[in-house]
Amino acid sequence: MAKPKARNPEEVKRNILEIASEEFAENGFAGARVNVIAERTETSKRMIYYYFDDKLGLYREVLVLAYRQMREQEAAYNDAPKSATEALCNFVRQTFMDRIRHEGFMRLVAIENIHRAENLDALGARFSDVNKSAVETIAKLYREGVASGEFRAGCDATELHWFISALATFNVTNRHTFSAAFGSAVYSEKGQENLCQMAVDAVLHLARTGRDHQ
Amino acid sequence: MAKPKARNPEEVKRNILEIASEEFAENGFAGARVNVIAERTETSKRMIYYYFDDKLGLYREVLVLAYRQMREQEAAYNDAPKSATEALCNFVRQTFMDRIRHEGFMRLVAIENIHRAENLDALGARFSDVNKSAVETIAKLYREGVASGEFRAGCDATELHWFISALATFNVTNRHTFSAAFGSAVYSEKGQENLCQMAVDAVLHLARTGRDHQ
Amino acid sequence: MAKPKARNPEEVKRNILEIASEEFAENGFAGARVNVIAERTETSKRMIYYYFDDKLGLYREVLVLAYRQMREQEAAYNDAPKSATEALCNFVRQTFMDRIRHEGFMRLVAIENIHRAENLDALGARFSDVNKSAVETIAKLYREGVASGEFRAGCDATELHWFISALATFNVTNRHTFSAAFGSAVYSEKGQENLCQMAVDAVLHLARTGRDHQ
Amino acid sequence: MAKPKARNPEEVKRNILEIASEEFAENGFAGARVNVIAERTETSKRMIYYYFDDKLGLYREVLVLAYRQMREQEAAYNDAPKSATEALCNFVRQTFMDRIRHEGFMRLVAIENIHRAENLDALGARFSDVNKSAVETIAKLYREGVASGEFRAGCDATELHWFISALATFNVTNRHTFSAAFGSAVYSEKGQENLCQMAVDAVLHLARTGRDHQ
DNA sequence: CATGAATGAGTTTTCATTCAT
DNA sequence: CATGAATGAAAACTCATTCAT
Repeated sequence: MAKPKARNPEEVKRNILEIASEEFAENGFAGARVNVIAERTETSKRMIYYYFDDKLGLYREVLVLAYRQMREQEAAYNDAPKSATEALCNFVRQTFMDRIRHEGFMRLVAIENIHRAENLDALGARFSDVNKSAVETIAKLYREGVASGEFRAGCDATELHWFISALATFNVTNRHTFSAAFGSAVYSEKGQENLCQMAVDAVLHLARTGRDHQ
Repeated sequence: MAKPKARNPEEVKRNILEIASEEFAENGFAGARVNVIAERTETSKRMIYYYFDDKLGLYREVLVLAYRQMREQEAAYNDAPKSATEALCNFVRQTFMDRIRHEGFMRLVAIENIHRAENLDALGARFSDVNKSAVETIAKLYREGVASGEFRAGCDATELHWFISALATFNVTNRHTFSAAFGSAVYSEKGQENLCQMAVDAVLHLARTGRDHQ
Repeated sequence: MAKPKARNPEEVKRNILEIASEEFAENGFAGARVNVIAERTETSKRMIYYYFDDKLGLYREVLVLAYRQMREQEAAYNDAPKSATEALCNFVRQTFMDRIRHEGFMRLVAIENIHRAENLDALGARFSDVNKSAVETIAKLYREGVASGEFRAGCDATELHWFISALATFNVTNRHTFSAAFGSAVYSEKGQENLCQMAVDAVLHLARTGRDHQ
Repeated sequence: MAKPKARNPEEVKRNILEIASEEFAENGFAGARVNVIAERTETSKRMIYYYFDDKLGLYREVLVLAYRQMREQEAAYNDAPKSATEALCNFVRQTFMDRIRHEGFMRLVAIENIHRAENLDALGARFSDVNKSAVETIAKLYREGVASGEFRAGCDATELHWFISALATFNVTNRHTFSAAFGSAVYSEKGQENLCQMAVDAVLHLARTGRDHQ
């Protein structure tokens, strides 16, 4: 009985994208096999070409979907914290944990960086639209902290975002080579707690001192 | 200068590895073509198999060489700074600049992480031997700072190394997707200065406060 | 008649197997060329890999088919002879002539013996199922002869089968070296008659004396 | 220290031929690898080409040597039996056991038959000279038996030789496919005894009845 | 829409043999 | 004589994509 006949176009596309996501994340663009994707799918290879034109088209749709899901998830961070400090602290922690939870997405991002983001670039507005709000969250947090006197002015929100992203992303994407080279202690439970706390401390420090003195 | 029949095994191997490094860094393992590597080489495809057995063998030797070159370079950081603070500051700056200068190596590392470091693992001692000294540099710096009263005790040197690596590495490996999503301001000259300074400030802060309070 | 785009899987497979049979029988496994098989086929090299995975897979299917055809042919020996003696006599003659007629199969068997039957072993039940009835024919003949008093009891049917097979097989498979060493008189018409008659006489003798006296 | 430098040309050639014998017997002509032969040798690949011109030349020398050794061994059968019957009986038994002991040679013969003995043919007199005496042994035995009244006249010595060879050879060369198809009972100790005894009985029967009645 | 069959161009790999020293 | 280095030709095998039904 194998593959239950696909229900409707949207469902079929979703199913293909899901499998393709996994395969591309696992093997990269060149390493992924259209055959394998098709076989794991509830539909046939022909449908991949029908809906996505070719392997590259499929890969690009995978990127669009992955980024969209990620941003939607990030937008749901909303808690109602007591203070800007606490809010920033929570934001860093949540970003850190979130990256860990979305290893597949992190891998796709790493893969796309190997391709120098040429596919994200090719997507144009379809991609950039999706990122509009990502920096805004931290910008807002930071403004509130400055207003309340908890933070000093002068920090660039994008730079703060970069800083947090760097730590949270590297933790996931470079885990294997780092462990191979320096041991996996930093990936023990205690190790991860330490790293996350370092990230929080560092970010709070940056926000509190501001960048005016530069 | 055509293809000067080499008759010099070491030179031939070196030449192959150099080209292969570029091709693997550019296209990943699956995306790289033995044919292309061979054509760009001063020797023939046959010699690649003669010296490296197969594509995977070649890729692994590329990894070994890349890591060795990187570590040798790192070991040459030696300056004679006035203080531990200054030394740590220099170390962070140099790591940051160094990663930028070695984009190819950074790409190989990213690629190997996509492969979950299975090839570094397969290399066993041939790889791990090469990393022995990498953390030691910062460990020494930190110890001297603690001794001189500039830093507080309690930080783990590997964690500090992780922290610096994360920022310096992300800056290079995720440049393209970050720019595509949030603009390339952080990759302007001024932007890069800011990021580097943030890294320095954050690391000094961590070293100065120590981790005792955990 | 060029290459009629087959669109008939069974026909395409059959065509490939037929050609492959000839090439493997002629050149052995290592000596056969997938390219040559493909060229002689009505389809393309790609289809060989599509249906049989690789050269070894093709070779194994050739073995399965060859044995099956051989056994089916053997099962059709059915005559209605007057006596067990006559039946056994006919059986030996038919086996002897049959091996001569199926030189290609004999060559495949010889080749597979060079491989120590590792491919037949790998086929497992797919191969052993096919041989179920092969000994039964002679076992039945022999039992009837014992019952009628023409033969004495005590012979093992598998050993009788071995004995007949040995003579009929050697006659075909070792023809060339035997002729090269001792001349081709035994492969003249008269010579072959003599050998066949020797085989008949010997087998009848064994059946008539039984093996009780051992 | 690896390979102890070869002593003298004859020794070097002998060493190459010995290894080559094994490799050709194991893998056939096409399946054998010059590289592997060279590596297993105490000398280098260059010497193979120096002494034997090419792979085919080496294979042919292997054949010459193998046949010569075999014939020399057969010529040493000489016992001084009481009667022709006993002598023939011994001859059959010895041939049967001998084939078992020289599996490698049997494999080479099988391989050369796959090649339709074209290499033995190409060797011309170098090969045929070597077989002169092989039939003579049994011819002499048979004549003595006829003279003493133990055997009847009319048998052709070459045919008797063929008959004995067939059984003794098949027993070794087709062992694997026969076992795979019909079980290995005939290759148990008892099974082999039975087969050998069948061969003896059959040959004696043929010699005693002669072929006059044809 | 759906599917198994088909394919051309390309990819990795192998092999016997020769060359330079 | 001896050896590691070198090689061209050809071998096995793969892949994204398209076709026929």
